[in-house]
Amino acid sequence: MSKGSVVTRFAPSPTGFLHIGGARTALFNWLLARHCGGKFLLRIEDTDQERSTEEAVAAIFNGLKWLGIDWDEEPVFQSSQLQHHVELAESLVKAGKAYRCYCSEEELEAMRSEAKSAGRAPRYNRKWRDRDPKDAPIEVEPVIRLKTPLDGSTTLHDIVQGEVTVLNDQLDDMILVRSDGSPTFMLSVVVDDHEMGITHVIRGDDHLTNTFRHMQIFNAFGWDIPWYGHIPLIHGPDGAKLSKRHGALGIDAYRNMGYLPEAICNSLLRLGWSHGDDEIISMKQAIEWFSTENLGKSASRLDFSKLTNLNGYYMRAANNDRLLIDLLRIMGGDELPEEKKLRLSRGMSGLKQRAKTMLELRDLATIYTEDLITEKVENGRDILRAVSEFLESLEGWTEEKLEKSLREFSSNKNIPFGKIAQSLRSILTGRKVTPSIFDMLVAFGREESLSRINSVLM
RNA sequence: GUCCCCAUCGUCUAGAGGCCUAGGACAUCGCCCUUUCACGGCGACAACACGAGUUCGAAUCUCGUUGGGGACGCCA
Repeated sequence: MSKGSVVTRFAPSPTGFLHIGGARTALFNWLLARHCGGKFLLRIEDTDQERSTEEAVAAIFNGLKWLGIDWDEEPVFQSSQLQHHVELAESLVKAGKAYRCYCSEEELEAMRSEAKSAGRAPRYNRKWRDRDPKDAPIEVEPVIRLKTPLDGSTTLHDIVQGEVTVLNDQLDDMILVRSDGSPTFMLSVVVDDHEMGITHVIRGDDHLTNTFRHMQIFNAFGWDIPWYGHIPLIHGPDGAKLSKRHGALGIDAYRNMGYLPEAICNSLLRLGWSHGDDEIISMKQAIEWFSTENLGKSASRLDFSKLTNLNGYYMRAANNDRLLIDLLRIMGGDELPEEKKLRLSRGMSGLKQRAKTMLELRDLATIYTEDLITEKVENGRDILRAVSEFLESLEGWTEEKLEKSLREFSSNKNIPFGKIAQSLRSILTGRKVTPSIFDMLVAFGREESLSRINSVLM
C-alpha cells in the first residue's frame, strides 16, 4: 500500500460529549493520516435516532477543532445513508448470504438464558437460518441476519495486537436490519467504511470482538477488509474502563479546568504511544514521528499531575497575547478598564511562568485587577520613604533599570535587598507570593506603583 | 459462565536475548539557585506479578498460574 493512499476516520456516535478516550482515538487516526499524507475523515454515527443529539454533534466538532484536529471533506452523517444500507442487506438475502429471522424478543431472551446456564456464550441459536420463510408467523416483523460461517476460524492481523484468531462458532448470526427496517451499527459501519475508502481503522480495544463480526460482513459483500489497530482503553483510577461513574469528562471540561489543547494532545499522545524517552512532543513533531509500531498494548490511566506539569510547560511557552485573550475570556475581562488590561499584558511573562493552568493564571492575575485597600504602615517608614524618593527620582522605568538601581540602592544604604523586596511586594499587592517585584513595578507602571507606595506612608 | 486481550517504579513509559547493577518523565523527599513563589540544576526513594522451560545467557522467546481488563443487545 502506498503511503498517500491511507484513509483513516473517526466515527463517534453523538450521544454525549467528546470524551478523552474518543479524543485520543481521533488523535491517533489523525496522526496516522497526516504522517502518511493521507486523509482523515469524520463520520457521525447517528443511526440511533433516539440517543443522538445535535448538541453532541456540535460538542464533537468543537472539541476536535479546539484540539487542532482537522478533518478532510465534509463529515458523513450515517443517518443519511440508511436506505442504501438496507438495500445492500437485501442484496445479501437474495444472494443467500443473509436471511430473515422471526424470533421474538422473548424467544431470544429464553435462548440466551438457556445457553448461559448450559455454560455457553449467550447467543442466538440460528433457528431461522435454514427454515422456510413460509413458516413465518405473520404477526412478527422479521430482522435480517447474516449467515456467518459455522466452522473454521477468522484471523485478524491487528496493527497493535498482532495476530488474533477467533473460532467462527463464537460468532453469531448478527442482525443487519432491525424489525423496524433500520440498519444496525454492524451493517452501517462496514458499508460506510467501504464506501468512504477507509484503509486503516484505529479504535478502542472494546471493538475487538466487533471486528470479527465486521470481517464476516466484509467477506459476505466480497469487499477488502481495512487494517485494524485496537488500542487499549483509558482506565479510571480503579483500573476499569473510563465511564460516567468515574465522572468521565468531556474535552470541554478539561478546557474549563484551564488546560491548554497542546497539553491535552501531548498527554493523550503519550498515553499508549511513545518515541523513546521523549516527553514533550509538539503535534508537528508527532506527525513526523508517528508510527503504529510504537502503540502500546496495555491499558493506561490519565495522570492529572503529569498533565498539569505538561500544561505548565505549554503555558510558559505560550504566546503572551494569546494567553491574554484566553485570560480575559475566563475572567469575563471585557469590562476591565484599559489600564488594567495593560497591566495584565505587561505582567503576563511574570504571571505565566507561575501558573500551571489557566485557572491558576486567572487567580494570580487578580493582583493586577483588584483594587488594593492599603493600610498605613508603621514599621520601617524611613526606609520606605527613602525607597519611594529613590524611585521617584529614577530615570527610566524598565525591568533592567529598576533591578540594577534598586540593588545599588540596597547596597549603598546597607539595607538587605530581601527586606526591600518583601515590603514592596506586600505594599504593591498585599500578598506574600507574587511575581518578582521588578516585574510588578513595570506591570503597574510608575504612577500606580508610586501611588501605592506613598499611600501607606500617609 | 464463554471468548478475547493485557501484565516493567505510585502513575505514564523505554526496553525487539548479552549494551540492564533495568533508562526517562510525572509525583514524593532532600539540597542548590534565589526578593517570595515558580522555573532551573543536582540528588534520593522506587519496578521487570509468580512458576517452569528454551538458551552459554531472558524484562525480552514458549507454556502454565495468578491478577487486571474487554466483549458477549433489534446500543454504538
